[in-house]
Amino acid sequence: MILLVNDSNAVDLADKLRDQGLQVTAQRIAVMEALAGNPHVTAEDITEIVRNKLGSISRQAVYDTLGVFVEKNLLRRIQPAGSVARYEDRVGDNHHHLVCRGCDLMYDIDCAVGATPCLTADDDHGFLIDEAEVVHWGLCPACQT
Amino acid sequence: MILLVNDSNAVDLADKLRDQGLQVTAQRIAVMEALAGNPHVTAEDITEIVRNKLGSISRQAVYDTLGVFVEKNLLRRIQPAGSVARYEDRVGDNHHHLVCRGCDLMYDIDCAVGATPCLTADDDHGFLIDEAEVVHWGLCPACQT
DNA sequence: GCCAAATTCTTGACCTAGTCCAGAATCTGT
DNA sequence: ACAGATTCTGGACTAGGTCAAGAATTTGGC
Repeated sequence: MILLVNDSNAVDLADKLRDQGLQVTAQRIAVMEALAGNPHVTAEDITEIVRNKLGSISRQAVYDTLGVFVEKNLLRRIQPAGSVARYEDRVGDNHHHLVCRGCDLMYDIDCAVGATPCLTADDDHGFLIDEAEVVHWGLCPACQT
Repeated sequence: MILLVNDSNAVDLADKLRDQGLQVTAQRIAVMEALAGNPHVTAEDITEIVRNKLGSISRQAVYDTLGVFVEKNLLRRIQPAGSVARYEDRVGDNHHHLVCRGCDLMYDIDCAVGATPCLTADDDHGFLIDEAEVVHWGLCPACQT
């Protein structure tokens, strides 16, 4: 497949991939673009967005791509209990999530307490802890009725 | 099925169920007992434990029972990203979990910060927040090699 | 520019945890 | 003990995701 890099955005993304030692493909660029500005999308959402842009992409390519990106820390995978996996391109900052128990509506939130809250567990059982994930559960305005 | 209530433990559990307006069945008692002393078991674990005790139980009965118990707050359902759902009978206290990225080994931990940490989101988007779930991610000693 | 090696993409089968349904069995209050 | 409510069983089904093998694409060295 011939990769048309005709906008500066795609060029940036291509560099981002190369920086991580990843091959640059149209599918990967498209997946990255699908994530930009779409917080908390599912693998299926992404597949659909990419298909609209590229014409087609296999399910496996989507999962592979997402997997590689998460591994390289270009994306973050989140999966609140009872929900399917979702992906976001806001990485590197320690933000948390607010999830509606009724409809899975999700917002980013910055923690009210200082930096890296609760990261230090009382007893770490010898673990090498690298992240403290915080999920705030509740009901969104629409689901409170 | 005739319900043999021949130990004080089962009597306690039966009362617990009745207190919640639930019917007392051998299956429910057995599920409750399977949970006691077994933190973070899966539905499949429970099915197996109950089958060893009762001879048989349907998958549906296990899921129904767990669902009812969670609803009545006799159990808590937890499901760290990428793991199957797990159940624990330690409810009512605000404890968190420490999960190994390698093998899903899981420990309870009490938060180092004061009570109900991070419960107050900076911007609650109009949500009615009822819980702040904290998961500490890392690698257990065995998986650090 | 071109080629071989490495990587990535496609297709299609498969798996697991969990849900849905309808009928049979069991429990509860009277 | 009986009727009504609840619960259990068995079996089909679903969604989200993974596996495997071969075809296609990308990349680095010439």
